[in-house]
Amino acid sequence: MNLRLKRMAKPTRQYHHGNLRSALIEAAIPLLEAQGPGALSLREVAKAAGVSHAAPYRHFADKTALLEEIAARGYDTLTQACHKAQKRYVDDPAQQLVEAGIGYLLFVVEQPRVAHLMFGGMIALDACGEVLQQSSATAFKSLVDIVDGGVKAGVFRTAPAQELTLAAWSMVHGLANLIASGMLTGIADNRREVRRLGRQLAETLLHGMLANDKRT
Amino acid sequence: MNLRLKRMAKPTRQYHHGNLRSALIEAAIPLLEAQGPGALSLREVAKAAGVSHAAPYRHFADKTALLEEIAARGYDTLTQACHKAQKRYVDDPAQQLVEAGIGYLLFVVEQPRVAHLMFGGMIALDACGEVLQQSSATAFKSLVDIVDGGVKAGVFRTAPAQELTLAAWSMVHGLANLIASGMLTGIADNRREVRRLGRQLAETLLHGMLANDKRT
DNA sequence: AGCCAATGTTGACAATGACAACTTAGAGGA
DNA sequence: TCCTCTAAGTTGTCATTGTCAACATTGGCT
Repeated sequence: MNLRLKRMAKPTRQYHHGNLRSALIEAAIPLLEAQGPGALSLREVAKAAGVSHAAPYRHFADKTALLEEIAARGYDTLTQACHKAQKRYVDDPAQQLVEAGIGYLLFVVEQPRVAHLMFGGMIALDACGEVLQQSSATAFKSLVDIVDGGVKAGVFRTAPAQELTLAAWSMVHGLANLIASGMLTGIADNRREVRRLGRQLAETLLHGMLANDKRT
Repeated sequence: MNLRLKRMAKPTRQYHHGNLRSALIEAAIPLLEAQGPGALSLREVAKAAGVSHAAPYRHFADKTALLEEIAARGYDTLTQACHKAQKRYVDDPAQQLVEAGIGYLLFVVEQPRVAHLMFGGMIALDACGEVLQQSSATAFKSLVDIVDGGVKAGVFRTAPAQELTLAAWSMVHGLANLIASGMLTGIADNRREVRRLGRQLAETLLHGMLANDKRT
């Protein structure tokens, strides 16, 4: 009884947190976005979550493990963006591609530091855990699916298997990185501008750079 | 005379190193490529250069300052790749673009960790020093020049000022990042494969993704 | 010859990642 | 109902690291 009272009175002060794992991740993201991945300290995350400095080690083997988890969640978001685009524009692969790309970009604008975590190599590529590898592979695959659909529907030109996918992925990934790195400050600051940019580049990607009279 | 003898006898043991600044940078790059940017310690770099742990502070205000310098040199390399391509294929903007892009990619394959430093946001975007900002802007500008040349020559289609440049930059930058992140392991492992990939994507960039009968 | 400013060195401190030893509490069996 | 076992948190500690301050060295300039 006494226990229950205590629990109701100050639920945040329980010895056992409940689901510290998620709490740590959610505490970490704002800090990450505020100070950048290099400056993020595990102890600070612990403090933000209201636990002692060593508590995280009960849930993450490593500082890297926490970061990997955050990155993996980022990839999951991208995967979902692809799926959403596919469902929304059935039978219009070009539009699917544009929408998925824009989803990709919007995510990066809102969580640039998380994006850096995903793409920036802070996490050793070779040594990255299975979770991350799985998530990133899945994200890639959902983009491949869209492009594949377009090729099979005859909307995209026929080309060596991955060629088109890689081109599409490279472009959206590149633009995302440029935005996340702040190289496009002034051009892509808010969601509206990013949408416009995304559509613009998609146009170029679909129709090419060459002048009409120079096309083969 | 005595001095000269001493200098010849043990040149590495001089109290004054001579040009420690460069030596530190050159010592840092292999370490960086070996262990990744996160694991790089300034003390380790100092030891590799044969000086004490605080010596670097006579040449770099900060650990970040050293990293920025390395990144800046990377951008300079990219700039040179652009210029080289322009000189080599005068009057063929498309080929200039392809060559510059391949140069970009080759650099990234050989120094992926340096590339991460340049693109990955380890260095705070807003707080990055002038040197870095200057170098990256210059690199961008040399790419813009190539595309501009193509537009003016009527080879590329006319489009809002930066649109084409941004598309080209995004694609090459994206592919470079994918390679550097190790996401294309097995597809782009050596220079030859990277060249092939670069040419392939350039093809798609120039001609577009759409099937012939779908073009406007 | 002698001074001085640039360049290196040693020593110290706080922050951090990581581990070990100890504590708590809540779930499930006797 | 009570007991115990273990997952989850805590405190303490250590090595590493970035950074600064105080001291040492030396080569060039007067």
